[in-house]
Amino acid sequence: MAELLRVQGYGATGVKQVAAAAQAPIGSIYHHFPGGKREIAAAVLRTTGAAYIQLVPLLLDPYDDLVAGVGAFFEAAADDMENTGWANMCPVGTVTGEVADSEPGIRAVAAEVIGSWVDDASAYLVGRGVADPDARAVVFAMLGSLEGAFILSRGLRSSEPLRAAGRAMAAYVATVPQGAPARS
Amino acid sequence: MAELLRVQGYGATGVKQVAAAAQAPIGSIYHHFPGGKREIAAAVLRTTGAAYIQLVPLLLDPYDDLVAGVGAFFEAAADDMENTGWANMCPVGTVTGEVADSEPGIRAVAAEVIGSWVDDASAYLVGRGVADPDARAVVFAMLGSLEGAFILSRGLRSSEPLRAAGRAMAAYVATVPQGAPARS
DNA sequence: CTCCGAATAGAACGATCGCTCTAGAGCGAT
DNA sequence: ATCGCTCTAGAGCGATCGTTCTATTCGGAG
Repeated sequence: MAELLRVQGYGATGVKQVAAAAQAPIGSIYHHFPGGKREIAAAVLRTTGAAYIQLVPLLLDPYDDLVAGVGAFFEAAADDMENTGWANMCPVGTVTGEVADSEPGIRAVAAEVIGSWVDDASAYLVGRGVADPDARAVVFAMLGSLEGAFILSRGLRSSEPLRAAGRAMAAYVATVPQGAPARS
Repeated sequence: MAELLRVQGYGATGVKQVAAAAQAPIGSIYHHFPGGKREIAAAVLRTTGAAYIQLVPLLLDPYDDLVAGVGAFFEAAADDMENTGWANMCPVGTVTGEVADSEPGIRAVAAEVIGSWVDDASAYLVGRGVADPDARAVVFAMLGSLEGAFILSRGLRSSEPLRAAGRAMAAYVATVPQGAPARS
């Protein structure tokens, strides 16, 4: 279950717990996911990965100014964290940090998901006038900054890291050369 | 043991394992750390926190130009990760992300450590001419960017996120107003 | 030398976890 | 009606983990 993995992490969520949350017996879980916990986690990462990438155009399209959009993106994340009591926001980041060195299969899936995020998001930025090699670097910087700020904010129970990251990334994006947006 | 917690995380390192690494029996571990695994982790976080903060002046002092120093800081981290085979670099970030929502005591210690990092590092930046409220935001942005890039680089087995983060933070730091460095 | 707290030493316990195994319910095809 | 297959259902297994317990050794004070 995506929600459990997101708020609890990989190690802390048991398969009995996801069975209970899904109102399904353990046998059914293992029937549909013969690969066990690893396969469940991989499926969750893939589906949440596909869902989260849609947030990028959704949150950025309303802003003609990309710099303002980036700032608003981080502010929205900060507000969400405050309102949920500092709940974990991104299962991909948490799970990656947790099992990157102990679960090679899950790490590979996480790498897939992150890679597709970077591809899609940088294509979006190119569509908004950012030059191609720059776009990829911008996405890496923003994604890293976001994931890191999530951790700091959860640890400190404060939105200050997230908001500082947003201002920093907005200032950074303002420095990268930006042509006219491609027509849609 | 600091090294084990850094490369393996909190959940994945057992106290029997740290006993073996310390060449001490389990009884001795629990004699010196009656609080058990939690107390051991707290001690590790505090000591590594105190050690890591010293890296800031150590790595930044050689650079008269703060922007160049920031870039070199991230490049050094990227080189380290490559040379160690993408080993985890910062136990504080990993442990925080892992247990922030399940171990309140450890989370509090991590918050202490991160808070002292921010205090010390922003004091250093003020000493180098960054205005006071800006300095704190810069430190939060850099620390978050660093921790997030660690996760991405470990997941992707690539230093690209770390190097992109370094270029982004250098560009950002270049935009914050900077007075003359205070005399030392 | 005697004594006593500190530290060492590791066997053993209870809990938990991922997973397997067996049993049966549901259901379309023949 | 009967077969065969998918899916449900959960008890139970083996392994592992953090922790506790008892026994023993060490070393300085009296």
